[in-house]
Amino acid sequence: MAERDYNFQEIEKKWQARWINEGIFKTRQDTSKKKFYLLEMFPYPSGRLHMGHVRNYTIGDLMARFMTMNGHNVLHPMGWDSFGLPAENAAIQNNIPPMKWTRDNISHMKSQFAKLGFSYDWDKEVATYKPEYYKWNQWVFCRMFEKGLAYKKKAPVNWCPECATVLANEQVEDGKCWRCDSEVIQKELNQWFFKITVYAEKLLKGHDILKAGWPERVLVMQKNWIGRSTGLQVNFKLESGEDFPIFTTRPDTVFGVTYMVIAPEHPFLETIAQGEVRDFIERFKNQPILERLSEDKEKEGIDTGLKVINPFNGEKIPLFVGNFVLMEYGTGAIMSVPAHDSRDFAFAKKYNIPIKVVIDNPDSPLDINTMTDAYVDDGICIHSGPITGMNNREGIEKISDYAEDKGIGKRDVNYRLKDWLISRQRYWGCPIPAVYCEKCGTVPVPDDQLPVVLPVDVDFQGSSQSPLKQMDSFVNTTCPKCGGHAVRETDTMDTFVDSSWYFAKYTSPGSKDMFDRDAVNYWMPVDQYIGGIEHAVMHLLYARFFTMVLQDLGLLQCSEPFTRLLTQGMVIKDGSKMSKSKGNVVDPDEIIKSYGADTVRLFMLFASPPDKDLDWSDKGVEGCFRFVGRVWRFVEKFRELYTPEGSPEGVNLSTELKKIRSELHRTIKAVTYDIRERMQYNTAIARMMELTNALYQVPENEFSTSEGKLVLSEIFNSLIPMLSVFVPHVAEEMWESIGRPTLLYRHNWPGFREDLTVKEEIEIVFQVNGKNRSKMNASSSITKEEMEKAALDDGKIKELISGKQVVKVIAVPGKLVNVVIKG
RNA sequence: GCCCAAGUGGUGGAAUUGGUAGACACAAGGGACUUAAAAUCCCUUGGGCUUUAAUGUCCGUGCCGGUUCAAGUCCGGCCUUGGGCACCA
Repeated sequence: MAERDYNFQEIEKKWQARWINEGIFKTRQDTSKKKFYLLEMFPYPSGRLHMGHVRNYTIGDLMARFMTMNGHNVLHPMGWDSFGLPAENAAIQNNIPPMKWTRDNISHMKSQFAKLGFSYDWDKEVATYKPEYYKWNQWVFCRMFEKGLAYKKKAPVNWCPECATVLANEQVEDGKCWRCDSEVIQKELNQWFFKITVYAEKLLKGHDILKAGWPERVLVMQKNWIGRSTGLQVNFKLESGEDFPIFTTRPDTVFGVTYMVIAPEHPFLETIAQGEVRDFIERFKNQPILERLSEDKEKEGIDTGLKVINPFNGEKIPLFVGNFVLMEYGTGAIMSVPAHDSRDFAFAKKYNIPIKVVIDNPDSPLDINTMTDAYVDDGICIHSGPITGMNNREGIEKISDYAEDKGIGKRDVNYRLKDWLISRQRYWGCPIPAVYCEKCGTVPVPDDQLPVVLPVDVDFQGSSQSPLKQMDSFVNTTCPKCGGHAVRETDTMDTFVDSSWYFAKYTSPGSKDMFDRDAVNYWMPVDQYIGGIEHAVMHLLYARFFTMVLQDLGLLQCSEPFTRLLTQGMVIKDGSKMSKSKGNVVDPDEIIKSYGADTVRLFMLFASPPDKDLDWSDKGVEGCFRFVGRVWRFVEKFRELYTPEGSPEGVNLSTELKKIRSELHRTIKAVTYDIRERMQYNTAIARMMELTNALYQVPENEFSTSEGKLVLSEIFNSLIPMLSVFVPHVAEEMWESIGRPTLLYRHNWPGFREDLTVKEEIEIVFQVNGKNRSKMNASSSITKEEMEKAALDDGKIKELISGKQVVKVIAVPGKLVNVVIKG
């Protein structure tokens, strides 16, 4: 038999076709196996797959194949997050209908997926732009409306006066419109919200479930995003007698309040503010929030002339309007204690407001005249009525008790988390199913009239506004309640709504209902979710919220959608993220053409651990290609010696064969551990490279002996199945070439014998005061005592410690001995 | 600015629980094979110092300091880079 060259193009085509023909990726209902739902974040169909996608889906495919080989019943679906801004931009710029643009992109990207050999069950495909999908966005919206979880309120948007249109943050560059370059302003619109704040506590509580399977850092980010803080609501009063409540986390400083600040958009100001104050408010109401909060912008404020009364001491203090106070947080107003808050301190200095120390530094008393910044540490309360003399930590509790007692305040919890604004003044999205009737007000569209279908015959050329607004046939309708004339909501939903429940739809995409009960209960929750770290907060938080809502609606049994999460790093080239503008994009298609999908996949897994950024290198790809070839040639050379049932179990082996067999079992152990426990695929590949290098070191004639053939067979029976999760096509080809008739995809993952993984001889290092000075080879069964004795008997060590006092000897079993000396 | 990460040879990275820093790979250099080239196979490779050379010696994981017999790993303080910051998805 002649040795064949590694022809990856032929091999990959052949096996991709066979996998499809035999339908091996089709999910089967099999209750005899444990289910495993593996999900990768679905892509936005931007047109072409980029390396970030390839990386994400390669990691997913490895896990899907690994879990399948380990006897699990795996659900591994793929779909399209297909509503969004880019489709609309394409329509405006190139006059392509968003629907056509989206469909074309999906079909092209699907062909790219096919070339990579991913194990998706395409029967489970989901696309969010389809009415049969987004109908259920609308249906859930109606349920949430009924429960008061969907509501309308005023909220600012970025507005370009020139284009007369709402801009996404992305479309605002340096405060200017990206198309016409005119100044962007803020404008208040009446918009829809989901009341995610109701679930703040539950979202935090869920961390108890998630901490076993989610990266710590993601949970920390979510926790900080929700931003729970406990404190006191204090009932300040205006001079006029009106209530003026504020929330503070530092009630221990309430006697040091010297002014109050209110948000510019506070409704209270609308009636009273005039003149200069009015101008100030108008100026900052139009300032984009990001800019207003940015620390490099100076904090600005203006005295309203009004006075507020501190209920604790009756002091009258001035009320300012400040651009740094947010209407969304707390009550839209704050108390300011310049002596103990840096921002307040700077503000007080700027506007010449008095500063009053109420917490003293126990080590060195504070002096207002010499203070250059606020004192924010703990200390002793002074000039603070009932808590004077107390430690301020204790003071927080005592003053809260006091306030509740006197009825001038009550303990409260505040969250940084804001309700989810879902209204988008755009076309290519899921229509919000509401109508407005002059008589009946806001009316949700009844279930039997869902879905409210997004019209597709639209004109983008006329105006920059959402085309929906100009479509009389869409806008004009009848009121479901009274039958009179009504107009439809023309806003569409944030695309994050679409991606908040797609994982449940995958379980039964053909269902006429939202999803099939049995299927969703069998598969949910997702056992392993994989996607970019950039989604650590928003997408993952919204999906968790939505799952909780669905659970409360009785539609899902789980409260958390994703049991385990892997956040993969980005693909970098030349120090920055691959992007068109940087001109450092590597096209997956080209690399597949030159090296094959197997090599691309291998490199994606080898170049760095999955959760770290990956540095693209053309040379590195070549190295992976070389490794595949190296295994290929080894198998080609020896495949005739292979016997399918060959096993060296119980056979007397030469030293050389014993050594390589031990190496094999160590490799299987390490690769299995790296994949299953550590999710660190780069080291798993390195292990297999080491084994391959070792195979090349074995004298050829060793394998032609009868025992050698058995060892070789065991090697092939383990190495090729292991490789199949990394380089599935070439692994199948090698498997076939040694005469195995069945597909590797359904083969078992190889096992190993623990006793064979133990090295007979190990190296023990001898240190003196922590520095390596000598070493020896020893049997792996050497005891601690023997190690210590050997170290002290070692010539080199003896020399170094002679005349010195040995303080102690520390032995780490199997590793080293450290002799600590003095003098 | 706020929240979260990361920083190790010429390069990507390894070091699983505080225990031999640099596995594996790339690049570079050398050798074998070849008429030649490619491919392949084999060897060397963190830096400095010093005696023909060694089982020698010192330095070395962003910077400064600390804990420890022992620190890439733990603690405190910085610096730089990246992700997110609510309408990109």
